Amino acid sequence: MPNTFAEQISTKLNETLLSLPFASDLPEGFVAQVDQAQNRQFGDYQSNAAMILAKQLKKNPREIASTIADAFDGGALTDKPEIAGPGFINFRLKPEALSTRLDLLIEDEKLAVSAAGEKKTIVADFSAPNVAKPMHVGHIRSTIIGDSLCRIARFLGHDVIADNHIGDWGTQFGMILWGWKNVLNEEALEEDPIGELVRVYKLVNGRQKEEEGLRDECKQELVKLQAGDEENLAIWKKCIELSKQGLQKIYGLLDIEFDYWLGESFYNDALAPLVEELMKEGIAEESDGAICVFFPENEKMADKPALIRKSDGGFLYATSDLATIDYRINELKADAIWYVVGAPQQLHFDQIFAIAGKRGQNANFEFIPFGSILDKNGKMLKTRDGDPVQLADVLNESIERAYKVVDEKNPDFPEEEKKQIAEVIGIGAVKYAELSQFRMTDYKFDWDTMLALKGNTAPYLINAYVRTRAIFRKMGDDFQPGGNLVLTEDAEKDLALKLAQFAETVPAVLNDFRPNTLAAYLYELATTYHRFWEACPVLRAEGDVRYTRLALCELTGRVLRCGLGLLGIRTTEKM
RNA sequence: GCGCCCGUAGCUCAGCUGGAUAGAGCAACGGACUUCUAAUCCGUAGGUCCCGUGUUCGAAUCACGGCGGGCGUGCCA
Repeated sequence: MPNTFAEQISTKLNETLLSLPFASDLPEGFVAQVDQAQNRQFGDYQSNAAMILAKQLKKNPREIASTIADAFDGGALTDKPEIAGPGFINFRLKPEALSTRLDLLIEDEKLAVSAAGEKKTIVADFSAPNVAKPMHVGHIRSTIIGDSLCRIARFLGHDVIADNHIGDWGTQFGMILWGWKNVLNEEALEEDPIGELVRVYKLVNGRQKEEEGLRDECKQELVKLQAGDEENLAIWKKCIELSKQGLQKIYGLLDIEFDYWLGESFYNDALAPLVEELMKEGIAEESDGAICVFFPENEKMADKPALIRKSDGGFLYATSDLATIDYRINELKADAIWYVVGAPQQLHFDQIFAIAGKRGQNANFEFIPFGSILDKNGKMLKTRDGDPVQLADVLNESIERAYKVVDEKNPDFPEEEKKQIAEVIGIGAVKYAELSQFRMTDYKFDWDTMLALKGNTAPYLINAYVRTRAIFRKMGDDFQPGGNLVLTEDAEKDLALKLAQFAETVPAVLNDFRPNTLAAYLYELATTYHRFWEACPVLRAEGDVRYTRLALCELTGRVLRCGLGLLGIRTTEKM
């Protein structure tokens, strides 16, 4: 796939620099950057190379800029560059360059997005809910961000393995087992398995805080489970089965799939040998009865050891995370492992990655943290106590609100269609609300913010897509390539440029794992299209103009569908 | 104590590797539907980018120091 406009201009610019009298004075390895223009009044692309070079060459930046601009041959790509401000070099694309690009996009399923240079096997660890506890809004971030990053990485040609590392082992099972045996309501379990498990968990969790005896009994149940007691093992398996069914329902609604569900319990047998090994290698040592790894070489963690075995012999989540890394590197052949996990776990992952380093495991580990969702009082939502809003309720409420709007605007649509549209829009709205903001930003949970349907939201983008489809529906035919493109109106050129820049946007998302940059691009594309829509009639136009506008509609539709797809958001033909 | 993150319009937030007059949405106000979906578009108004110092031709962005908030920090995950 040919390079993006930014790359093409950059190549020409650097060639130009080497042809100039001061070429030999350029700093070693200097490469001129070309960026999208901040403001369209200055052109389409800009470079600040002259200002950077001014210091090195001890010359006036505007003088250097004009030397460069004079020597720059834009060919079929750009007009003669202009100098502005303190020494910016501004480039404006020729309409022919835009048309050529559009012709290429029409032919290319991937819409000119190049595959990543080096294909990697990436294991993505996200969502990871706990068994027998409901998914609440706190899980939404990991789940939606992780899924989107997977889709983008796959689109760029990587092998991506989505692994749902569910919490299916641990202290909560002591309480659940005791509850199952003592306070379980069989009928309720039939009717609403998850609901009943949650009720039992909460009930026992609440009581054991007060009653010391109960706390011990729960602990006994846990010990029996870990020792392989048949009855407890059977109950445990049943709980996981029921929980998975409930989780699948939500993932189905969210249109999210995992390649593996390798929960914590999968690694149980690996934990004891792993600790042994770490001791033998001198990486771990005994301290106050527990087995720890110390990091004296790292200033920040020098006083923060990682515990991998408790003094009572039990293992911790650091231990199972280490065993998980072994499996992912050795069995799944991971080159990279991505953890989409809340920011509070920064230290934990610093430690885990440091231990992996000590063991010589040099996969590319990425901790991809996100900020907290706060309650009305600005406090973090906690799973343990209180009643955080359940994810399923958020999704259902969102679909319901979307349905009301569909029903109001299109009362004549068949019931089934209205429901489908409401689902696409409702789920899309929740996902877009999450993905359109920077992942580290904390936010207060608010129904109206999360489920908004106006402004910079999923329905706005989907509406732009629907409009592209409405044209072809009205025309009664699909887009037929092969015509002659002529871009004359500003609205057409603006749109063409935006479409071309999809290829500059998608790969950049993975630089810092920011799906919100893609969301922002799609919003701008939709806005640009809506403006084009107001300014340029399509079906009333004729000849090349009509063909050009049809092509712009077709491509806008494809980029929106593809881009929204990368965010995990579906589209609909009507709304 | 130490570490990490955050502080931008009335509200919710963009603004990655430093670039030109700091941008959106919501809310407010004023316009545009005999037209391919008005879930749209156009316009008005709204700012000590927490404070200070430094680096730089240039700082919301980088460094250092404060202030405010959140989270984490040896036997939960």
